[in-house]
Amino acid sequence: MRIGELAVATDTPTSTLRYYERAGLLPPPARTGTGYRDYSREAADRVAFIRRAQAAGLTLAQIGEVLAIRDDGRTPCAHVAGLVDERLEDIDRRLDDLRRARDELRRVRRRLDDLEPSDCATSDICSAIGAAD
Amino acid sequence: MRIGELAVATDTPTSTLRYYERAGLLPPPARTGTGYRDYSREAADRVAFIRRAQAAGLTLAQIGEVLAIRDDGRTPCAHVAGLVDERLEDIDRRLDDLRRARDELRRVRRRLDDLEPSDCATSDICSAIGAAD
DNA sequence: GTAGACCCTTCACCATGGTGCAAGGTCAAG
DNA sequence: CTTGACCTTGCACCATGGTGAAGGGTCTAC
Repeated sequence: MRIGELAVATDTPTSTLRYYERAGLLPPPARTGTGYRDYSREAADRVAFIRRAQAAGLTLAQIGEVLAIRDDGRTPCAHVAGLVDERLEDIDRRLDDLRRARDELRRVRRRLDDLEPSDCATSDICSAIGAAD
Repeated sequence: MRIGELAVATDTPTSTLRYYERAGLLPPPARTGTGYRDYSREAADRVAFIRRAQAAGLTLAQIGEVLAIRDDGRTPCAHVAGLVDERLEDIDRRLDDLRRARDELRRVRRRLDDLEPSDCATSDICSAIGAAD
């Protein structure tokens, strides 16, 4: 299977497949006599796994760890559980950050609605934002 | 006011202040005879504004727009309202994305808990993630 | 034999908000 | 006069997940 076929089979650009190889997610495939990449059938499963794991919210680095454990003949369950927990904590932190930013922006928005243009003109730069709260 | 003093006054590294200038957020200040930046008192207010706006969730590019309008002698209220609305939509989108990723990861996590190590050993790469749902 | 599709490598670039370093100039105190 | 803190510029670099172009080789069909 050449890279273009794998690209079609996995709906992934060839540039991305080469990038995954560079990043250590895909093992260097066999080569034809003239240097073309010649992928095995499992390669497609592997790419599909990468994309599913990505969709689940894991980073490529984390996915690489899982694959490395698998390639090592071990079962990555425990490691995956750790990664997932890590990622869940990370997501919770980011959710908190975003919610805080959203609340602050809503406050700003409300102040904007309450302001008269004349207030705006006299304020320092933007009193809705500049207000210390 | 030299850059080091402004840095202390605004709790912002000098490297960041120079970066803001490069990015067009801070106007190029006056210079002393020997080429040192010589900031006016308003510079500190401006930096403080930038940091508050950043804390509120605006990007530097957006903050730059607001400042440009102000510098133009106009009142940025309406523009700020637009930016804030834009940013609020963006945040809502990201919150949705993160919540979806979190839900998916929680499903994965539950599957991991339910799996026997033997299931794990037979699965393709990681059946908790690999499962099409 | 030639056109067009495919493949190769290497290198550079995108956004974001900065940080760090090198090589030099300046200023104040001792 | 020298030391050390401060300042200048320009350039390179960090993570993240790729994308695109340049300059070439290969394969297939006509």
